[in-house]
Amino acid sequence: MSAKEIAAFLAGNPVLAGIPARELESLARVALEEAHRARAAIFMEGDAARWFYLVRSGHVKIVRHSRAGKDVVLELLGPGEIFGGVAVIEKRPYPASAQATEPTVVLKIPADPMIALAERYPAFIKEMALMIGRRLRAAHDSVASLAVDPVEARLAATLLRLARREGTRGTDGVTLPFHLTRQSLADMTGTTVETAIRILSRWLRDGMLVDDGGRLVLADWDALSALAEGEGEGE
Amino acid sequence: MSAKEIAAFLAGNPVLAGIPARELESLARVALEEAHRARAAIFMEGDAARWFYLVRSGHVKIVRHSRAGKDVVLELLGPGEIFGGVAVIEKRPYPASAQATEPTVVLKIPADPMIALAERYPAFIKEMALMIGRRLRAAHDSVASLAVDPVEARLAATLLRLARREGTRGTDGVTLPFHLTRQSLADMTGTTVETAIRILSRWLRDGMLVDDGGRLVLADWDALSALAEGEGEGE
DNA sequence: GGCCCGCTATGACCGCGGTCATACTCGAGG
DNA sequence: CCTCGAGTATGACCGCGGTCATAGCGGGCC
Repeated sequence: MSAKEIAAFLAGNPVLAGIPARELESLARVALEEAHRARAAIFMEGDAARWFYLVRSGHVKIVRHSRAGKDVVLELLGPGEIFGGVAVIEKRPYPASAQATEPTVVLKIPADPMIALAERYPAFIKEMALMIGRRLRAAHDSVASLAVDPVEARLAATLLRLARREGTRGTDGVTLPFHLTRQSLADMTGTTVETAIRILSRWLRDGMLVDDGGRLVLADWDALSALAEGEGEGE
Repeated sequence: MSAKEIAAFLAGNPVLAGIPARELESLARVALEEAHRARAAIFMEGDAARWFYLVRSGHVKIVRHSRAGKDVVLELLGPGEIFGGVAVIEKRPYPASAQATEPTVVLKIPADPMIALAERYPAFIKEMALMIGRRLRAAHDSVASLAVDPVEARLAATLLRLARREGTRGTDGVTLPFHLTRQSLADMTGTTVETAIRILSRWLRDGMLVDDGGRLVLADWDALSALAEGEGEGE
Protein backbone atom coordinates (compact mmCIF):
# COMPACT_ATOMS: atom_id res chain seq x y z
CA MET A 1 0.00 0.00 0.00
CA SER A 2 1.36 3.41 -0.93
CA ALA A 3 1.92 6.26 1.50
CA LYS A 4 -0.90 8.15 -0.25
CA GLU A 5 -3.32 5.29 0.39
CA ILE A 6 -2.24 5.01 3.99
CA ALA A 7 -2.71 8.75 4.46
CA ALA A 8 -6.20 8.46 3.01
CA PHE A 9 -6.95 5.61 5.41
CA LEU A 10 -5.75 7.72 8.34
CA ALA A 11 -7.81 10.69 7.17
CA GLY A 12 -10.89 8.46 7.26
CA ASN A 13 -10.49 7.96 11.00
CA PRO A 14 -12.59 10.33 13.13
CA VAL A 15 -9.77 10.70 15.65
CA LEU A 16 -7.37 11.97 12.95
CA ALA A 17 -10.00 13.77 10.88
CA GLY A 18 -8.90 17.28 11.84
CA ILE A 19 -5.24 16.80 10.98
CA PRO A 20 -3.82 18.38 7.77
CA ALA A 21 -3.12 15.96 4.92
CA ARG A 22 0.55 16.93 4.93
CA GLU A 23 0.92 15.67 8.51
CA LEU A 24 -0.92 12.47 7.77
CA GLU A 25 1.34 11.83 4.81
CA SER A 26 4.42 12.16 6.96
CA LEU A 27 2.88 9.70 9.42
CA ALA A 28 2.08 7.39 6.53
CA ARG A 29 5.74 7.38 5.53
CA VAL A 30 6.78 5.89 8.89
CA ALA A 31 3.76 3.62 9.24
CA LEU A 32 4.06 -0.13 8.76
CA GLU A 33 1.52 -2.64 7.64
CA GLU A 34 1.54 -5.94 9.46
CA ALA A 35 -0.43 -9.07 8.68
CA HIS A 36 -1.33 -11.50 11.45
CA ARG A 37 -2.76 -14.97 11.34
CA ALA A 38 -5.69 -15.96 13.55
CA ARG A 39 -4.61 -16.28 17.21
CA ALA A 40 -1.33 -14.40 16.58
CA ALA A 41 -0.20 -12.00 19.31
CA ILE A 42 0.25 -8.39 18.16
CA PHE A 43 1.69 -7.19 21.45
CA MET A 44 1.78 -8.47 25.00
CA GLU A 45 0.66 -6.96 28.28
CA GLY A 46 3.67 -5.21 29.78
CA ASP A 47 5.44 -4.49 26.49
CA ALA A 48 6.73 -0.94 26.05
CA ALA A 49 4.18 1.07 24.08
CA ARG A 50 6.27 1.71 20.99
CA TRP A 51 3.46 1.61 18.45
CA PHE A 52 0.11 3.18 17.86
CA TYR A 53 -2.17 0.74 16.02
CA LEU A 54 -5.15 0.85 13.70
CA VAL A 55 -7.12 -2.14 12.50
CA ARG A 56 -7.10 -2.22 8.71
CA SER A 57 -9.02 -5.47 8.23
CA GLY A 58 -10.02 -8.34 10.46
CA HIS A 59 -10.48 -8.14 14.22
CA VAL A 60 -8.29 -7.66 17.26
CA LYS A 61 -9.14 -8.60 20.81
CA ILE A 62 -7.66 -6.81 23.81
CA VAL A 63 -7.03 -9.49 26.43
CA ARG A 64 -5.97 -9.77 30.04
CA HIS A 65 -4.41 -13.09 30.98
CA SER A 66 -4.98 -14.30 34.52
CA ARG A 67 -2.40 -16.57 36.11
CA ALA A 68 -5.07 -19.28 36.39
CA GLY A 69 -5.03 -19.41 32.60
CA LYS A 70 -8.41 -17.75 32.23
CA ASP A 71 -8.45 -14.93 29.74
CA VAL A 72 -10.70 -11.89 29.78
CA VAL A 73 -11.47 -10.03 26.57
CA LEU A 74 -11.78 -6.34 27.40
CA GLU A 75 -12.51 -5.06 23.92
CA LEU A 76 -13.02 -6.41 20.43
CA LEU A 77 -11.95 -4.02 17.70
CA GLY A 78 -12.86 -4.04 14.03
CA PRO A 79 -11.69 -2.20 10.91
CA GLY A 80 -10.92 1.48 11.47
CA GLU A 81 -10.54 1.23 15.22
CA ILE A 82 -7.53 2.36 17.20
CA PHE A 83 -5.71 0.35 19.85
CA GLY A 84 -2.61 0.82 21.90
CA GLY A 85 -3.23 4.55 21.61
CA VAL A 86 -3.92 5.19 25.27
CA ALA A 87 -0.67 3.54 26.34
CA VAL A 88 1.22 5.63 23.77
CA ILE A 89 -0.04 9.00 24.98
CA GLU A 90 0.40 7.95 28.60
CA LYS A 91 3.91 6.67 27.87
CA ARG A 92 3.20 3.50 29.81
CA PRO A 93 3.47 -0.17 28.91
CA TYR A 94 0.45 -1.74 27.27
CA PRO A 95 -1.90 -2.76 30.11
CA ALA A 96 -3.25 -5.75 28.17
CA SER A 97 -2.34 -7.94 25.22
CA ALA A 98 -3.64 -7.61 21.67
CA GLN A 99 -4.39 -10.67 19.60
CA ALA A 100 -5.90 -11.25 16.17
CA THR A 101 -9.09 -13.32 16.23
CA GLU A 102 -8.94 -14.01 12.49
CA PRO A 103 -6.53 -13.17 9.66
CA THR A 104 -6.00 -9.49 10.29
CA VAL A 105 -4.01 -6.58 8.91
CA VAL A 106 -3.02 -3.75 11.21
CA LEU A 107 -1.29 -0.46 10.55
CA LYS A 108 1.24 0.64 13.11
CA ILE A 109 2.81 4.06 13.61
CA PRO A 110 5.80 4.66 15.92
CA ALA A 111 4.93 6.27 19.26
CA ASP A 112 7.17 9.34 18.94
CA PRO A 113 5.56 10.96 15.91
CA MET A 114 2.13 10.34 17.47
CA ILE A 115 3.21 12.04 20.68
CA ALA A 116 4.66 14.92 18.68
CA LEU A 117 1.38 15.16 16.78
CA ALA A 118 -0.55 15.33 20.03
CA GLU A 119 1.63 18.27 21.11
CA ARG A 120 0.98 20.19 17.92
CA TYR A 121 -2.68 19.41 17.30
CA PRO A 122 -5.04 19.85 20.24
CA ALA A 123 -7.86 18.56 18.05
CA PHE A 124 -6.17 15.18 18.01
CA ILE A 125 -5.78 14.93 21.75
CA LYS A 126 -9.36 16.11 22.15
CA GLU A 127 -10.65 13.37 19.85
CA MET A 128 -8.53 10.88 21.76
CA ALA A 129 -10.10 12.07 25.01
CA LEU A 130 -13.57 11.60 23.55
CA MET A 131 -12.66 8.13 22.30
CA ILE A 132 -11.26 7.09 25.66
CA GLY A 133 -14.40 8.49 27.27
CA ARG A 134 -16.57 6.28 25.09
CA ARG A 135 -14.47 3.27 25.99
CA LEU A 136 -14.69 4.15 29.66
CA ARG A 137 -18.46 4.15 29.41
CA ALA A 138 -18.37 0.80 27.66
CA ALA A 139 -16.09 -0.59 30.36
CA HIS A 140 -18.47 0.70 33.02
CA ASP A 141 -21.32 -1.04 31.21
CA SER A 142 -19.35 -4.26 31.42
CA VAL A 143 -18.65 -3.78 35.11
CA ALA A 144 -22.33 -3.22 35.85
CA SER A 145 -23.35 -6.18 33.75
CA LEU A 146 -20.80 -8.55 35.28
CA ALA A 147 -21.82 -7.41 38.74
CA VAL A 148 -25.56 -7.99 38.47
CA ASP A 149 -26.61 -9.86 35.33
CA PRO A 150 -26.74 -13.64 34.93
CA VAL A 151 -24.62 -15.22 32.21
CA GLU A 152 -27.46 -15.50 29.70
CA ALA A 153 -28.18 -11.79 29.88
CA ARG A 154 -24.51 -10.91 29.48
CA LEU A 155 -24.08 -13.17 26.49
CA ALA A 156 -27.17 -11.75 24.82
CA ALA A 157 -25.93 -8.22 25.53
CA THR A 158 -22.54 -9.06 24.04
CA LEU A 159 -24.09 -10.34 20.81
CA LEU A 160 -26.39 -7.34 20.57
CA ARG A 161 -23.52 -4.93 21.11
CA LEU A 162 -21.43 -6.55 18.39
CA ALA A 163 -24.40 -6.62 16.04
CA ARG A 164 -25.19 -2.97 16.69
CA ARG A 165 -21.65 -1.92 15.84
CA GLU A 166 -20.83 -4.21 12.98
CA GLY A 167 -23.87 -6.25 12.08
CA THR A 168 -25.29 -6.28 8.57
CA ARG A 169 -29.07 -6.34 8.37
CA GLY A 170 -30.48 -9.18 6.25
CA THR A 171 -33.95 -10.53 5.58
CA ASP A 172 -33.85 -13.06 8.39
CA GLY A 173 -31.90 -11.10 10.98
CA VAL A 174 -28.66 -9.28 11.65
CA THR A 175 -25.45 -11.08 10.67
CA LEU A 176 -22.14 -10.68 12.46
CA PRO A 177 -19.70 -10.35 9.54
CA PHE A 178 -16.92 -12.30 11.23
CA HIS A 179 -16.38 -15.44 13.23
CA LEU A 180 -15.71 -15.62 16.94
CA THR A 181 -14.95 -18.86 18.74
CA ARG A 182 -17.19 -19.78 21.67
CA GLN A 183 -14.04 -19.39 23.77
CA SER A 184 -13.65 -15.73 22.75
CA LEU A 185 -17.32 -15.11 23.30
CA ALA A 186 -17.01 -16.69 26.73
CA ASP A 187 -13.98 -14.52 27.50
CA MET A 188 -15.92 -11.41 26.48
CA THR A 189 -18.81 -12.42 28.70
CA GLY A 190 -16.96 -13.54 31.77
CA THR A 191 -17.97 -17.17 31.62
CA THR A 192 -16.56 -20.53 30.50
CA VAL A 193 -16.56 -22.15 27.06
CA GLU A 194 -18.91 -24.85 28.25
CA THR A 195 -21.61 -22.45 29.40
CA ALA A 196 -21.24 -20.31 26.31
CA ILE A 197 -21.60 -23.41 24.13
CA ARG A 198 -24.62 -24.65 26.07
CA ILE A 199 -26.45 -21.34 25.79
CA LEU A 200 -25.59 -20.74 22.13
CA SER A 201 -26.55 -24.31 21.24
CA ARG A 202 -29.92 -23.80 22.86
CA TRP A 203 -30.48 -20.49 21.09
CA LEU A 204 -29.52 -22.10 17.78
CA ARG A 205 -31.99 -24.93 18.46
CA ASP A 206 -34.70 -22.43 19.37
CA GLY A 207 -34.07 -20.45 16.21
CA MET A 208 -33.25 -17.20 18.00
CA LEU A 209 -29.84 -17.58 16.43
CA VAL A 210 -28.90 -19.05 13.06
CA ASP A 211 -25.52 -20.32 11.96
CA ASP A 212 -24.52 -19.00 8.54
CA GLY A 213 -21.33 -20.83 7.73
CA GLY A 214 -19.59 -19.86 10.96
CA ARG A 215 -21.16 -16.43 11.16
CA LEU A 216 -23.89 -15.91 13.68
CA VAL A 217 -27.19 -14.43 12.59
CA LEU A 218 -29.33 -12.81 15.28
CA ALA A 219 -32.70 -13.98 14.04
CA ASP A 220 -34.83 -12.82 16.96
CA TRP A 221 -33.57 -9.43 18.04
CA ASP A 222 -36.42 -8.80 20.45
CA ALA A 223 -36.02 -12.08 22.28
CA LEU A 224 -32.33 -11.42 22.75
CA SER A 225 -33.05 -7.89 23.92
CA ALA A 226 -35.52 -9.23 26.45
CA LEU A 227 -32.91 -11.66 27.77
CA ALA A 228 -30.28 -8.92 27.90
CA GLU A 229 -32.57 -6.66 29.88
CA GLY A 230 -33.26 -9.36 32.43
CA GLU A 231 -36.76 -10.12 31.11
CA GLY A 232 -39.30 -9.95 33.92
CA GLU A 233 -36.96 -8.29 36.39
CA GLY A 234 -38.87 -5.00 36.42
CA GLU A 235 -40.34 -4.41 39.85
CA MET B 1 -14.96 30.35 50.80
CA SER B 2 -13.56 33.26 48.78
CA ALA B 3 -12.89 33.16 45.06
CA LYS B 4 -9.17 33.37 45.84
CA GLU B 5 -9.34 30.26 47.99
CA ILE B 6 -11.35 28.41 45.38
CA ALA B 7 -8.81 29.37 42.72
CA ALA B 8 -6.03 28.04 44.92
CA PHE B 9 -7.94 24.79 45.39
CA LEU B 10 -8.36 24.48 41.62
CA ALA B 11 -4.68 25.20 41.05
CA GLY B 12 -3.85 22.32 43.35
CA ASN B 13 -5.52 19.87 41.00
CA PRO B 14 -3.15 18.15 38.55
CA VAL B 15 -5.70 18.37 35.76
CA LEU B 16 -5.89 22.18 36.09
CA ALA B 17 -2.27 22.69 37.08
CA GLY B 18 -1.17 24.18 33.77
CA ILE B 19 -3.89 26.84 33.63
CA PRO B 20 -3.00 30.51 34.37
CA ALA B 21 -4.17 31.83 37.74
CA ARG B 22 -6.24 34.51 36.02
CA GLU B 23 -8.33 31.83 34.29
CA LEU B 24 -8.78 29.83 37.46
CA GLU B 25 -9.98 32.93 39.25
CA SER B 26 -12.61 33.56 36.65
CA LEU B 27 -13.73 29.95 37.04
CA ALA B 28 -13.74 30.41 40.79
CA ARG B 29 -16.14 33.33 40.42
CA VAL B 30 -18.80 31.13 38.79
CA ALA B 31 -18.10 28.08 40.94
CA LEU B 32 -20.50 27.01 43.67
CA GLU B 33 -19.87 25.13 46.86
CA GLU B 34 -22.44 22.55 47.78
CA ALA B 35 -22.72 20.56 50.98
CA HIS B 36 -24.37 17.15 50.93
CA ARG B 37 -25.44 14.88 53.73
CA ALA B 38 -24.57 11.19 53.72
CA ARG B 39 -26.63 9.30 51.11
CA ALA B 40 -27.66 12.51 49.34
CA ALA B 41 -27.80 12.42 45.54
CA ILE B 42 -25.55 14.95 43.77
CA PHE B 43 -26.82 14.15 40.31
CA MET B 44 -28.70 11.31 38.69
CA GLU B 45 -27.90 9.07 35.75
CA GLY B 46 -29.45 10.67 32.68
CA ASP B 47 -29.35 14.26 33.96
CA ALA B 48 -27.97 16.82 31.54
CA ALA B 49 -24.27 17.39 32.31
CA ARG B 50 -24.52 21.01 33.39
CA TRP B 51 -21.79 20.92 36.02
CA PHE B 52 -18.20 19.88 36.35
CA TYR B 53 -17.52 18.67 39.91
CA LEU B 54 -14.60 18.42 42.29
CA VAL B 55 -14.67 16.75 45.68
CA ARG B 56 -13.62 19.24 48.34
CA SER B 57 -14.10 17.02 51.39
CA GLY B 58 -15.79 13.72 52.04
CA HIS B 59 -16.43 11.03 49.45
CA VAL B 60 -18.62 10.57 46.40
CA LYS B 61 -19.60 7.29 44.83
CA ILE B 62 -20.47 6.96 41.16
CA VAL B 63 -23.34 4.49 40.95
CA ARG B 64 -25.35 2.63 38.35
CA HIS B 65 -28.81 1.57 39.48
CA SER B 66 -30.19 -1.61 37.99
CA ARG B 67 -33.94 -2.05 37.67
CA ALA B 68 -33.73 -5.01 40.04
CA GLY B 69 -32.73 -2.51 42.72
CA LYS B 70 -29.15 -3.68 42.86
CA ASP B 71 -26.63 -0.86 42.72
CA VAL B 72 -23.13 -1.03 41.31
CA VAL B 73 -20.48 1.41 42.50
CA LEU B 74 -18.23 2.20 39.56
CA GLU B 75 -15.88 4.59 41.33
CA LEU B 76 -15.32 6.04 44.77
CA LEU B 77 -13.81 9.52 44.75
CA GLY B 78 -12.11 11.38 47.55
CA PRO B 79 -10.91 14.95 48.15
CA GLY B 80 -9.35 16.59 45.10
CA GLU B 81 -10.87 14.23 42.57
CA ILE B 82 -12.96 15.25 39.59
CA PHE B 83 -16.27 13.77 38.56
CA GLY B 84 -18.86 14.53 35.93
CA GLY B 85 -16.01 15.90 33.84
CA VAL B 86 -16.17 13.30 31.10
CA ALA B 87 -19.87 13.91 30.52
CA VAL B 88 -19.21 17.67 30.35
CA ILE B 89 -16.55 17.49 27.65
CA GLU B 90 -18.56 14.91 25.72
CA LYS B 91 -21.71 17.05 26.06
CA ARG B 92 -23.72 13.99 27.02
CA PRO B 93 -25.93 13.21 29.99
CA TYR B 94 -24.23 11.79 33.06
CA PRO B 95 -23.96 8.02 32.46
CA ALA B 96 -24.29 7.22 36.18
CA SER B 97 -25.44 8.83 39.40
CA ALA B 98 -23.25 10.53 41.99
CA GLN B 99 -24.00 10.17 45.66
CA ALA B 100 -22.27 11.28 48.84
CA THR B 101 -21.24 8.39 51.10
CA GLU B 102 -20.69 10.69 54.10
CA PRO B 103 -21.10 14.41 54.80
CA THR B 104 -19.38 15.85 51.74
CA VAL B 105 -18.63 19.21 50.19
CA VAL B 106 -18.27 19.48 46.44
CA LEU B 107 -17.31 22.36 44.22
CA LYS B 108 -19.23 22.69 40.98
CA ILE B 109 -18.40 24.75 37.91
CA PRO B 110 -20.87 25.32 35.06
CA ALA B 111 -20.22 23.23 31.95
CA ASP B 112 -19.86 26.11 29.48
CA PRO B 113 -16.78 27.80 30.96
CA MET B 114 -15.13 24.38 31.29
CA ILE B 115 -15.81 23.63 27.64
CA ALA B 116 -14.47 27.06 26.70
CA LEU B 117 -11.40 26.39 28.80
CA ALA B 118 -10.83 23.09 27.00
CA GLU B 119 -10.90 24.95 23.68
CA ARG B 120 -8.32 27.49 24.79
CA TYR B 121 -5.94 25.31 26.81
CA PRO B 122 -4.82 22.07 25.16
CA ALA B 123 -2.93 21.21 28.34
CA PHE B 124 -6.23 20.89 30.13
CA ILE B 125 -7.76 18.55 27.60
CA LYS B 126 -4.55 16.54 27.59
CA GLU B 127 -4.64 16.12 31.37
CA MET B 128 -8.28 15.15 31.08
CA ALA B 129 -7.34 12.51 28.51
CA LEU B 130 -4.67 11.12 30.83
CA MET B 131 -7.13 11.06 33.73
CA ILE B 132 -9.77 9.27 31.70
CA GLY B 133 -7.09 6.84 30.57
CA ARG B 134 -6.24 6.02 34.18
CA ARG B 135 -9.91 5.46 34.94
CA LEU B 136 -10.27 3.27 31.89
CA ARG B 137 -7.45 1.10 33.15
CA ALA B 138 -9.06 0.91 36.57
CA ALA B 139 -12.37 -0.05 34.97
CA HIS B 140 -10.63 -2.77 32.97
CA ASP B 141 -9.09 -4.05 36.20
CA SER B 142 -12.59 -4.31 37.62
CA VAL B 143 -13.87 -6.14 34.57
CA ALA B 144 -11.06 -8.67 34.76
CA SER B 145 -11.54 -9.15 38.48
CA LEU B 146 -15.30 -9.57 38.23
CA ALA B 147 -14.86 -12.03 35.41
CA VAL B 148 -12.42 -14.40 37.08
CA ASP B 149 -11.91 -13.75 40.78
CA PRO B 150 -14.04 -15.13 43.61
CA VAL B 151 -15.78 -12.63 45.91
CA GLU B 152 -13.13 -12.84 48.64
CA ALA B 153 -10.35 -11.87 46.26
CA ARG B 154 -12.37 -8.96 44.86
CA LEU B 155 -13.21 -7.65 48.31
CA ALA B 156 -9.59 -7.86 49.40
CA ALA B 157 -8.52 -6.09 46.21
CA THR B 158 -11.08 -3.35 46.82
CA LEU B 159 -9.80 -2.69 50.32
CA LEU B 160 -6.19 -2.70 49.15
CA ARG B 161 -6.96 -0.28 46.34
CA LEU B 162 -8.69 2.15 48.70
CA ALA B 163 -5.86 1.84 51.21
CA ARG B 164 -3.22 2.43 48.56
CA ARG B 165 -4.89 5.64 47.41
CA GLU B 166 -6.08 7.08 50.68
CA GLY B 167 -4.86 4.96 53.54
CA THR B 168 -2.82 6.40 56.38
CA ARG B 169 -0.05 4.16 57.63
CA GLY B 170 -0.11 3.53 61.39
CA THR B 171 1.78 1.25 63.75
CA ASP B 172 -0.69 -1.60 63.47
CA GLY B 173 -1.67 -1.29 59.84
CA VAL B 174 -3.10 1.03 57.22
CA THR B 175 -6.27 2.90 58.16
CA LEU B 176 -8.97 3.93 55.72
CA PRO B 177 -9.69 7.52 56.80
CA PHE B 178 -13.43 7.31 56.13
CA HIS B 179 -16.33 5.00 56.72
CA LEU B 180 -18.03 2.87 54.10
CA THR B 181 -21.12 0.82 54.79
CA ARG B 182 -20.93 -2.89 54.04
CA GLN B 183 -23.58 -2.20 51.42
CA SER B 184 -21.31 0.25 49.56
CA LEU B 185 -18.41 -2.14 49.84
CA ALA B 186 -20.61 -4.89 48.45
CA ASP B 187 -21.72 -2.62 45.59
CA MET B 188 -18.08 -1.85 44.79
CA THR B 189 -17.24 -5.54 44.76
CA GLY B 190 -20.19 -6.92 42.87
CA THR B 191 -21.66 -8.95 45.69
CA THR B 192 -24.43 -8.72 48.29
CA VAL B 193 -24.39 -7.11 51.73
CA GLU B 194 -24.72 -10.45 53.42
CA THR B 195 -21.65 -11.89 51.76
CA ALA B 196 -19.65 -8.73 52.39
CA ILE B 197 -20.66 -8.79 56.05
CA ARG B 198 -19.79 -12.46 56.44
CA ILE B 199 -16.34 -12.04 54.93
CA LEU B 200 -15.52 -8.83 56.79
CA SER B 201 -16.75 -10.31 60.07
CA ARG B 202 -14.46 -13.27 59.59
CA TRP B 203 -11.49 -11.06 58.76
CA LEU B 204 -12.21 -8.94 61.82
CA ARG B 205 -12.35 -12.10 63.99
CA ASP B 206 -9.11 -13.33 62.44
CA GLY B 207 -7.41 -10.01 63.11
CA MET B 208 -6.52 -9.35 59.47
CA LEU B 209 -8.79 -6.35 59.82
CA VAL B 210 -9.39 -4.15 62.83
CA ASP B 211 -12.32 -1.85 63.47
CA ASP B 212 -11.23 1.59 64.64
CA GLY B 213 -14.47 3.34 65.52
CA GLY B 214 -16.07 2.68 62.15
CA ARG B 215 -12.85 3.00 60.17
CA LEU B 216 -11.28 -0.15 58.87
CA VAL B 217 -7.64 -0.85 59.59
CA LEU B 218 -5.86 -3.26 57.29
CA ALA B 219 -3.76 -5.05 59.87
CA ASP B 220 -2.34 -7.82 57.73
CA TRP B 221 -1.49 -6.34 54.37
CA ASP B 222 0.27 -9.45 53.09
CA ALA B 223 -2.58 -11.79 53.93
CA LEU B 224 -5.02 -9.52 52.10
CA SER B 225 -2.67 -9.28 49.14
CA ALA B 226 -2.42 -13.06 49.02
CA LEU B 227 -6.20 -13.33 49.00
CA ALA B 228 -6.48 -10.65 46.31
CA GLU B 229 -3.99 -12.47 44.10
CA GLY B 230 -5.88 -15.71 44.38
CA GLU B 231 -3.40 -17.30 46.79
CA GLY B 232 -2.23 -20.69 45.51
CA GLU B 233 -3.63 -20.22 42.02
CA GLY B 234 -0.23 -20.07 40.34
CA GLU B 235 0.19 -23.03 38.03
C1' DG C 1 -38.96 8.25 76.84
C1' DG C 2 -40.20 5.63 72.82
C1' DC C 3 -40.14 5.01 67.91
C1' DC C 4 -38.11 4.25 63.62
C1' DC C 5 -34.63 3.51 60.39
C1' DG C 6 -30.08 2.39 58.86
C1' DC C 7 -26.67 -0.82 59.58
C1' DT C 8 -24.61 -5.09 61.10
C1' DA C 9 -25.07 -9.90 61.95
C1' DT C 10 -26.15 -14.98 61.33
C1' DG C 11 -28.51 -19.16 59.95
C1' DA C 12 -30.93 -22.18 56.39
C1' DC C 13 -31.56 -23.24 51.81
C1' DC C 14 -30.67 -24.10 47.03
C1' DG C 15 -29.74 -22.91 42.22
C1' DC C 16 -26.64 -20.99 38.80
C1' DG C 17 -22.89 -21.96 36.63
C1' DG C 18 -18.06 -23.61 37.14
C1' DT C 19 -15.26 -27.99 36.91
C1' DC C 20 -14.04 -32.33 35.07
C1' DA C 21 -14.52 -35.97 31.89
C1' DT C 22 -15.46 -37.62 27.41
C1' DA C 23 -16.48 -37.55 22.62
C1' DC C 24 -17.01 -35.96 17.86
C1' DT C 25 -15.84 -33.07 13.73
C1' DC C 26 -12.95 -30.82 10.69
C1' DG C 27 -9.04 -28.86 8.46
C1' DA C 28 -3.97 -28.52 8.25
C1' DG C 29 0.29 -30.68 7.71
C1' DG C 30 3.74 -34.52 7.55
C1' DC D 1 -3.34 -41.69 4.64
C1' DC D 2 -3.13 -40.81 9.48
C1' DT D 3 -2.18 -37.69 13.14
C1' DC D 4 -2.87 -33.75 15.75
C1' DG D 5 -4.81 -29.68 17.54
C1' DA D 6 -8.60 -26.44 17.63
C1' DG D 7 -13.22 -26.01 18.17
C1' DT D 8 -17.81 -27.71 19.39
C1' DA D 9 -20.82 -30.54 22.15
C1' DT D 10 -22.96 -32.89 26.31
C1' DG D 11 -23.44 -35.13 30.77
C1' DA D 12 -22.53 -35.53 35.92
C1' DC D 13 -21.38 -33.31 39.95
C1' DC D 14 -21.16 -29.93 43.52
C1' DG D 15 -19.67 -25.64 45.74
C1' DC D 16 -19.77 -20.66 45.86
C1' DG D 17 -22.50 -17.30 46.89
C1' DG D 18 -27.18 -15.33 46.29
C1' DT D 19 -31.86 -15.28 48.55
C1' DC D 20 -34.87 -15.11 52.37
C1' DA D 21 -35.80 -14.75 57.13
C1' DT D 22 -34.86 -13.04 61.58
C1' DA D 23 -32.67 -10.37 65.09
C1' DG D 24 -29.91 -6.96 67.69
C1' DC D 25 -28.00 -2.41 68.07
C1' DG D 26 -27.41 2.49 68.07
C1' DG D 27 -28.54 7.16 66.80
C1' DG D 28 -31.72 10.77 65.36
C1' DC D 29 -36.15 12.74 66.01
C1' DC D 30 -40.87 13.64 67.71
